[in-house]
Amino acid sequence: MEAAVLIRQDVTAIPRDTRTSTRTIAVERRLRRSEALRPPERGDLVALRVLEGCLRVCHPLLDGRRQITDFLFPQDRISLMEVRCHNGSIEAVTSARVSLFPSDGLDGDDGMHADHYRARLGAMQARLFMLGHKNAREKLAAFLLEMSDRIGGGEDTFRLAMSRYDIADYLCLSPETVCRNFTLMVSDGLLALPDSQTVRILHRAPLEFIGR
Amino acid sequence: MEAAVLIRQDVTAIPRDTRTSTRTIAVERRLRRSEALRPPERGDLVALRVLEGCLRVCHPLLDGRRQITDFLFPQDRISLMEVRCHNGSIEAVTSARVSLFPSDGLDGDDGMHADHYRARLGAMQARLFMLGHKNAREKLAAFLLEMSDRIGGGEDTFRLAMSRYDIADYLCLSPETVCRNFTLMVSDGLLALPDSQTVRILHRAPLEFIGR
DNA sequence: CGTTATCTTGATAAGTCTCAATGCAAGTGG
DNA sequence: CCACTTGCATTGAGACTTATCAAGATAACG
Repeated sequence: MEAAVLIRQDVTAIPRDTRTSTRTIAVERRLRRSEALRPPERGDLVALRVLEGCLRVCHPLLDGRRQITDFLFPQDRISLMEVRCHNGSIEAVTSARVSLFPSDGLDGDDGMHADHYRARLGAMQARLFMLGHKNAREKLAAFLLEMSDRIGGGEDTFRLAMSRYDIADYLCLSPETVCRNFTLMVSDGLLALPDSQTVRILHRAPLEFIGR
Repeated sequence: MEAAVLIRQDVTAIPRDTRTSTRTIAVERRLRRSEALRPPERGDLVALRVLEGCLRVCHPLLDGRRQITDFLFPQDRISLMEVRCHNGSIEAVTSARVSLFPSDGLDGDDGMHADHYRARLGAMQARLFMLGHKNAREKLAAFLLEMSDRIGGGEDTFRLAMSRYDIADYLCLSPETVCRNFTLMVSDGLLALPDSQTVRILHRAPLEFIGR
């Protein structure tokens, strides 16, 4: 039992300095049905799987900035309850197709099981280590290696769906710092950037050394 | 079915510049029985509850530093599997008494349920926001408020069990920065430090404003 | 009472953010 | 079709925060 949904990019123009999204998930209003803190009822949409495209999980901060806690690519699953519990939203980075899974009515059900939670905890733990002790160069190296795996299936050349601003909010850096470190890596010969969205990893080993 | 264990401080002197623990949990070797990645077998110790004292959850980093992901106080529970999965260890900050819970043999069982995982994810999410976007002063304010709740039950005066080094590794700062910000808060009249371990919050409202 | 670890403070260096300006590409309306 | 707008990417200059290195102060302990 699942519903396939097409999510299109929304061109709602939101002032840039708020650092909020310029493209809002069109289906977001539908998902809000399950945002309340009440236990989900039978039929509430409680989980999402990406079929196509790229999404981001955003959390607004008190100072008006935002944090992106994850990007979602095809085959990735996420619990909408988990996102909603932390005041988050799911937004479309590109147009995307997703499957939405309704609750089977069990209390607290979001279609996720202990293994999935353990995996999520592991991913967050890794992000904790990264945010705590990596500098900008190391964060970017780790990010590119992660994207190489998740977008390109480990290929050296892949296309980043997200903007420098998205990357900055994911790595907790300013977009300028992200940009400067892209430039540095290119001039160090680690990367090539045929265009600003396309990344080619030229020397994976040193990149792994930096990003580990 | 549970085993109560007394954990004493171990005085293994480890050179300070490694930033590793100076007090190692004596029972640690016993806990390693359940560290393997195999599913726990009936009788393996898979969860811990603190009865008395203070523990820390430590994770060594590749550069030799460590990250403390949590402090544990009486009534806190933790999954040993979760700790072990991330190469972590549990160490005694003070002498402590804990209960250890054996697995009932269910696959992947650590005595924790979905609600508990959700709570853990929430706590980590909060830490993520903190590490990403708070400066040293804000981190320390948030830390003190957290400790006031967890140690002192919300009282304004409480005693920190952990050293400045522990606090630094928890907040991902240098101990010097932690120290300086203690001093600053005292000279700003927010805090009093009768001795370096005892904290008295003099003005909670501004502290909450900073730490939020 | 010396030894040791911890806490504190200072000086300096390094890294990152902020503010500002420019370039570029895509879309819009006349 | 072309000026115009808009958002994103890039680069520079300066300020600010934090880490690092160093040294002194304090407290705990044998």
